[in-house]
Amino acid sequence: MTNHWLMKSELDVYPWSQLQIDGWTHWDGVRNYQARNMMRDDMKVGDMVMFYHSNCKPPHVAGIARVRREGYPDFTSWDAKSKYYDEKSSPDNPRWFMVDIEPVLSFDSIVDLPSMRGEVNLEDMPLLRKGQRLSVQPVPEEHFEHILRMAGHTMEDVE
DNA sequence: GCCAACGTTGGC
DNA sequence: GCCAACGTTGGC
Repeated sequence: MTNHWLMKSELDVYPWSQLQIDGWTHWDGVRNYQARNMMRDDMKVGDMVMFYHSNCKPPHVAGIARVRREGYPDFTSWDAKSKYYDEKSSPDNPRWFMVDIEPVLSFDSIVDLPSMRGEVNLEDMPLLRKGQRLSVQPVPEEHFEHILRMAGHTMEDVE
């Protein structure tokens, strides 16, 4: 059973184009317990991920990625030189977790936030709720598919 | 740049 | 355990 997710990245921190260049990346630096729990417990190899650019105009989904490695400790959390360092995390007792993702499909046309807000079918999508800030969130399959279609694609393009 | 929403921290 | 203060996120 494949699940669907949305992950946010700031455009000027780690953009979709960089993921394409890198081929895959570890999703390090998440320091929120809800998001951590999802990466540690719920995200499985093969799960689909909408790659969302935040902090840009307009914010948008740029493409689809896939989980290639399930939750494992975020090693930047015990690297004193990392900006994500957390003195309470250690290899023996890791506090933060991450997954690895790889790009699957680059959208022909991005799907921006105003467009998503205009869709009745996406009305109850968590992303669109005021004040929600989770950088990792689940996406119901029907929302996932709807956004794919908005981008001019179908589920077949990611299978 | 503003500010609302939310999470975290720490005093009590 | 409460809650005020503070920091961060992220759309606008």
